[in-house]
Amino acid sequence: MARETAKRRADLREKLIDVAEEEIRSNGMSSLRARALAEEAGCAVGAIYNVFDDLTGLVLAVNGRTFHRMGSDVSATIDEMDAPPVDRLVAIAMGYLHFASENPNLWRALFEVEMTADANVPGWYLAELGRLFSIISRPLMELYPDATPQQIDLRTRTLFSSVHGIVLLGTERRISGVPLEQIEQQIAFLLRSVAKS
Amino acid sequence: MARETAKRRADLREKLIDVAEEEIRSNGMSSLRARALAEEAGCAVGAIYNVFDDLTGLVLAVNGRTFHRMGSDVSATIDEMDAPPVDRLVAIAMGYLHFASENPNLWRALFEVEMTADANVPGWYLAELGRLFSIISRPLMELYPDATPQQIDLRTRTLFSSVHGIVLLGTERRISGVPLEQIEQQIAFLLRSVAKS
DNA sequence: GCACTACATTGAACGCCGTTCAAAGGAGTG
DNA sequence: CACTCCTTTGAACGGCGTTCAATGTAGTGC
Repeated sequence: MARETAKRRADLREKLIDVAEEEIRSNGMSSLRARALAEEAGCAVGAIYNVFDDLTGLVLAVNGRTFHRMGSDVSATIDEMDAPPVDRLVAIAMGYLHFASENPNLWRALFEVEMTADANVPGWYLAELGRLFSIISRPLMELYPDATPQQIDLRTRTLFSSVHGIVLLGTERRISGVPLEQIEQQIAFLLRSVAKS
Repeated sequence: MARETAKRRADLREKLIDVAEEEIRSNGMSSLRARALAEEAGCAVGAIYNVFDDLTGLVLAVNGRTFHRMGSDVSATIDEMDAPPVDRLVAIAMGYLHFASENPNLWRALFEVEMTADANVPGWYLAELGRLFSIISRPLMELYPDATPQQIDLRTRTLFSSVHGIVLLGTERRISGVPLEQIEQQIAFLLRSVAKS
């Protein structure tokens, strides 16, 4: 494949990710349409499939951006924060909550594509997840200095999943969820309870 | 509408729910097909729409059964259980976990149809949720005898959402989830931490 | 600069979907 | 038995993701 072609493809790829990202942001992953994307990106429907395996591949590319941005946002909330580990843990969770509430559709798309433990998960996904988990692990290691890395990882997953559950049901306004106004307070309560033990 | 017709419709309704339930149980909600359902139930495609508004309505009917069965199962785990409130709380969560792992597709379908706080949620759904929440609330009231009903409800939602998050990411085998073998232990850890505070 | 080739791009066409509605069928009535 | 009215039917509709024969074009050798 000649250089010219490669550049055209790379440009189209970026353009498609831009368009898909904007569509997901405004209307959610389920309203992505191949024909609409092609028109908006100024290419043929078939061109999408020259650059991505299928629409799921495109969503994955959008998710890559989202996940990275989320990591940066969450990171920023505790950057140079000189506070006890529990407070930093709470701050991280608040960062996660705020990202989810400010980017609801993009955030939900992160979990709407199957990404199981055995399936071939893209490398960048594992890397981003590692980044996020290491942010959570650091305060945990200070809280439990005698814990093994395995124990820290396990606790990281437990706390992440718990907070994720509260954020998920709460921000989706599920009738089983915590009301929006009280999510922060309840997450803080949960994390501080765990930290005390 | 004559009696004969009413009975035929009621029978078809039940038959369709049976067939849909079986399909969701084996292959998940997303593989429901109107034509396949009709063939299996021995009716025309259009007949489905004489009895349900659309396929979502049919899924809702299946969810009604699932939700009720889940409530009974969870209830059963603490029936006549004479144990401290914390232990009962843990038992309830284990009941929830086990129901989810034994009925993964039916359980997931409960959360795959939009059911937001403002939208018209069916009465039976609210009733079933109330039943589930009251099971959780009882031990909580013993743990916090001075808490107001509002505070109990809030805590119920927080704990439910947390456990739900762990169960969701864990049983879906999400790479961010808690490994299956350690979910029980981690849920117990979380609930006992909260109860101590 | 031109002819040729090999690959990239295109969009009509395919197969499948949920849903509809004109037509066929059958139950209730006089 | 005839007539009406409601129920049931399944072909047809519009829309979807994806494909692939046909078209266009970049790169190459002379």
